Amino acid sequence: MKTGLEILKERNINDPSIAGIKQRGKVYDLHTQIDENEQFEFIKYSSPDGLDIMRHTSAHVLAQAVKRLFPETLLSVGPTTEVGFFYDFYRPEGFTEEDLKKIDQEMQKIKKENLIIQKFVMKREDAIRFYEERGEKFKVEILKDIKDEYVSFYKQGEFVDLCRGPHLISTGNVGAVKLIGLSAVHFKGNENFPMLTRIYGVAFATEQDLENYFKMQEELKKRDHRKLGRELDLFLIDEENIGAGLVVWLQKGAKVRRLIEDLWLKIHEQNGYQLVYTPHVANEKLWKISGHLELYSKFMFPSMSFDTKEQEEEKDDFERKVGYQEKISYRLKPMNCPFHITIFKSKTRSYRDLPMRLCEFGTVYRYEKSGVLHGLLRVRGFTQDDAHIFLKLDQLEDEVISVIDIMKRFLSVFGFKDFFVFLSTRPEKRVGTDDEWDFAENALRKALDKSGFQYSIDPGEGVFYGPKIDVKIKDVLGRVWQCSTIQLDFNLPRKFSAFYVDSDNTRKQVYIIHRAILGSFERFFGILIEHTAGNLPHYFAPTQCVVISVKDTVNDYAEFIYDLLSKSGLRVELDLNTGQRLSKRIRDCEIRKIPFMIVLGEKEKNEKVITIREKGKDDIKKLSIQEGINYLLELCTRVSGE
RNA sequence: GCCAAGGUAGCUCAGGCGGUAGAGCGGCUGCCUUGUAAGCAGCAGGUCGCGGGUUCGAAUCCCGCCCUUGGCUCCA
Repeated sequence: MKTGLEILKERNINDPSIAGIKQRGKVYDLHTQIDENEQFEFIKYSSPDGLDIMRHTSAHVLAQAVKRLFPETLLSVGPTTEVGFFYDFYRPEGFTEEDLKKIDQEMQKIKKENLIIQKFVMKREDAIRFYEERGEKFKVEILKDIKDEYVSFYKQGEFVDLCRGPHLISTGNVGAVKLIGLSAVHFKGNENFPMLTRIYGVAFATEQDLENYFKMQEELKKRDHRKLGRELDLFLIDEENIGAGLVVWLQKGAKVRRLIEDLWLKIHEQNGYQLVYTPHVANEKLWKISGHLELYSKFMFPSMSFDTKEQEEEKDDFERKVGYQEKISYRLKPMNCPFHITIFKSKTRSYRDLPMRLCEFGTVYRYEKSGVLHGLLRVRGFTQDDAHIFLKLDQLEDEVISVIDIMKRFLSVFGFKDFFVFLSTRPEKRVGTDDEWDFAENALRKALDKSGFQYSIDPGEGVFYGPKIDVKIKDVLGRVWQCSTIQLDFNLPRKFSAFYVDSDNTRKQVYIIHRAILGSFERFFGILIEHTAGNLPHYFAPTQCVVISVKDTVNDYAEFIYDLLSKSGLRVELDLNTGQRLSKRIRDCEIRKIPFMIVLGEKEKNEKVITIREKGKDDIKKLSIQEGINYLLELCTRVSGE
């Protein structure tokens, strides 16, 4: 058994780019002994594993800097993240941004000091004593959770930390590091433990990589749907007077939504779905039956009641005459299912009616904590592209295949082609019989196999009322978003006693699939805006082209062309604002992300042609009027993937 | 909810250790009749998030509240 350092010395290798060793798929640092007779490879500093080692050491450098500047601070833990690392500290007064700057500087200093890092082990009981003497109560807590007899420590200069590793051999090998933020966390994530301050940093192999990271952050900012939503007049959120998390769709945004809804409805009607509308509020009785009041009330807006005692005295004569017999409470709906079940139950249903597919643009309200609200992506009022399918269990597989097919077809229209599919199976606490779960899980699995999707199984991650399939989409920046979900429900049909009459003339319990393709229009719109950076597919652009008249003398021709385009079905605007330079008006269209600009002047008027400038492109097409219209129609009315 | 940073004109932001509130963009008006990403000039636009306190005087200092942004999954 030898350490990596010893092996390197033995072989006379002096390569500063080596960060560790990989053997049997496990990563070891150069301080740790391995069996040198078994196959192993050196890990380069720039590889993902090497980076992880470096980030781990960065966390120690952070802790060392904090200890130097604020010696009274107690240490907790400091793992790595996807782009860097963090360390949790106990310091009741917390840290400020100013402190962060100082800590950052101290970290750079520690890097320069090029401190040798050493590893040593200690008996667990000794380690506990070691930390008890120093008052490091969190370290003591951590040690108490460890079962091993011996624990390892890493030492760099005056700084010593209990740590599993792996670590670099010197602080000088730490790469490009920068602290990026603070956050409050509870020790062990448990609210009963005291509050710690988590300091975040990013760390990369080179300054260039670090720069690229910040450039990427800039790119994200540019695509931020909240910024684009304002600039392109798509939506607004007025936290003060309307309410946080409540979305107002402006004219342009509403146009896009209508286009999405229309296409959605067309596809769904082609596949046997029937549209319904249901109220935004319902008597609390409904939510009592469904069980939402019991299990979901922390997300529900508080109840609206009439006929409370105070109001009794305030009633005027008319109100007394009309009379409130009893206290009636209403709730804003957090889900649409109880309404759809009520529709199902409103008549006796035959097996011949199944599967019965009810769909709705169902606007629901959920009281999310203020801290989690985020633009369109996390809101308190949103419209689901919801549907409930009432069926017999033996129809499940075919139905799921159909839903997957609709999903694939519809999402590809927006350019989403990469899907990540997850099948979640029975959890510990659940309703429904084992036979039902067996059958349902199997049917979902078979449906997925037939759909040709690669999928992974999340054992035990199903909802208590049934197994589910979740689908995530990947956007152009590689970010993954959960949108579609298909959930089987064993619970609600029981709660509502929802039956159908089977061919043998007996009543049988119906089964329900909850499903959404987009999830919610708000959230999906936000994802779409960021995915396209505001350049929506031409089909969905609120304004597809602007006809620009170069000067007053050709306004008649511009109006003539505008009429033609408009009547041919394009969404077109007319710009006769000849008070402005042409280049300014082109620029305005570019900023508004208008797909096509039709620039008309004397030349076009005389030659009876139109010139088309495509957004973001310099080439200008000169076409006859009819050719031009055909060209625009071809690009603006076709739906990709349809 | 918790930690940090914020909230000043429609938007982006400056100012501020207490003494009449600023710029750019946008808007309006006028001039220029304009050829493919910002022509020129003038004007309008603000309870400085809300409430309270200190003060002769608060956008500025203090307290409380509301809202926003970034975090709060990563576990020696």
